[in-house]
Amino acid sequence: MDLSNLDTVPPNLQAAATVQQVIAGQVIFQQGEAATAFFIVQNGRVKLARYTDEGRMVTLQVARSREGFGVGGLISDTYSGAAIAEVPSQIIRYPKVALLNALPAAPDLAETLLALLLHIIRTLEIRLELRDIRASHQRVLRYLRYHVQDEEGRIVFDRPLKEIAADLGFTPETLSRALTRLEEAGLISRQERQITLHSSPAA
Amino acid sequence: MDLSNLDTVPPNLQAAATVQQVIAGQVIFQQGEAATAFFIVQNGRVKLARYTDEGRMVTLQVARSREGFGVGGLISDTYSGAAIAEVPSQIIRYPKVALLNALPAAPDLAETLLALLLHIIRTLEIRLELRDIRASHQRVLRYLRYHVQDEEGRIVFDRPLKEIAADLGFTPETLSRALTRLEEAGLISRQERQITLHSSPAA
DNA sequence: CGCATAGTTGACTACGCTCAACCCTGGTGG
DNA sequence: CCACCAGGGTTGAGCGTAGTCAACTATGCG
Repeated sequence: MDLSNLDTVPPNLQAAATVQQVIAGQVIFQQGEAATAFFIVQNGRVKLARYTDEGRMVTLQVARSREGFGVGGLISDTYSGAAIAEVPSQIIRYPKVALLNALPAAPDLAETLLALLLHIIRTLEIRLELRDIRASHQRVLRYLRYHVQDEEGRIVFDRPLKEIAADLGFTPETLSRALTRLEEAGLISRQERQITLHSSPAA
Repeated sequence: MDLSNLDTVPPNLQAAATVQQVIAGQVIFQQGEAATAFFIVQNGRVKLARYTDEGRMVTLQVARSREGFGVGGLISDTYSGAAIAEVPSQIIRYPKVALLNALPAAPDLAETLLALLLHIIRTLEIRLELRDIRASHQRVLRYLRYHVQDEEGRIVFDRPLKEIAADLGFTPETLSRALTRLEEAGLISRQERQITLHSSPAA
């Protein structure tokens, strides 16, 4: 999933883009705020969240290196959610108008943007798919399968289990139990925040 | 949410596009099939579904008039899900290469496509948000709020409750009970497949 | 007329949530 | 250097709600 060819942007857009350094917890934009730009994470981690009318918070997206966010603002004129840096991050800010103007002139750019959006869609689809699995340990197992980071089946969690649980639609307790259960069943091993997924052909 | 300005497409793409009439239940493309085109529903209803490794089926999207589907194929070279017409439908087929080639030349087209994608993203986000509401009647209530079709708060279901239940992550039984419960509470009225949502300021 | 399917209702079960206590780690300050 | 504290994570007990299985009705179609 390489979305990294955004340096092939036309010079006028390149000029308009700015790099921003944000600290952990910093709010990049608020829900409802006037949308003026689209962003790409260069490194770090940014959470996109939406506050519902009842005050609950839903994490819609977690953007990491080379992923885009604030994309809703490109069409709508206000952001539909808030963007908050979870760790110190470097982000590139592309002003909305400059980007839209540059689009026609830059075919590569259009395709890159397309790829960014499809990546977001794909991620949402996967999360939705996960929610259809009722049994906690199976949902977790599938989540882990989607997040394997190397050929050995390793996954390292870079955010608190609390949040991962929420992403999965579970309470921390349930996630915890599911993990111990999977470990007891010999399907995974845990060491600190690293998990190794054992073979077990996707059945 | 008007995505209807796709008639402003450049002539060469217009020429490549074809209109297709499909019958209820017809498979437009299969999951895993080579992706050759992107589609827009002119009228009717098309379901996008994905079959997981375990054989379950997840509805990812339901495209209605003026909505697009098969968008994953624009980047990936195979479709990530199947497209099945739920009712007799008319769809416009834009060959992938023609569309991608036309993009640079047609700024309006790029923006329309952008809007189509963002609409899909928004819809997925809403469904995800719904899943975070545990209590069945509340989830249903919120679903209804999102689907009000006129100022009177009316909603008419054009597909079986069975499917709507699945979309919501419920069994038909649970949805049925939730609806009767909402009706008893005076929050909605039902007459056949039409539901009216009573005032009750979004609390 | 009969069959298949959608929808509803009931009784029981099961699984995830809630509340609570506890451990452990890292950070802070005396 | 240790005492304290806060927060994340784990474990336990009990509860509640959606799932499951089943029976029944209504509707549409052959």
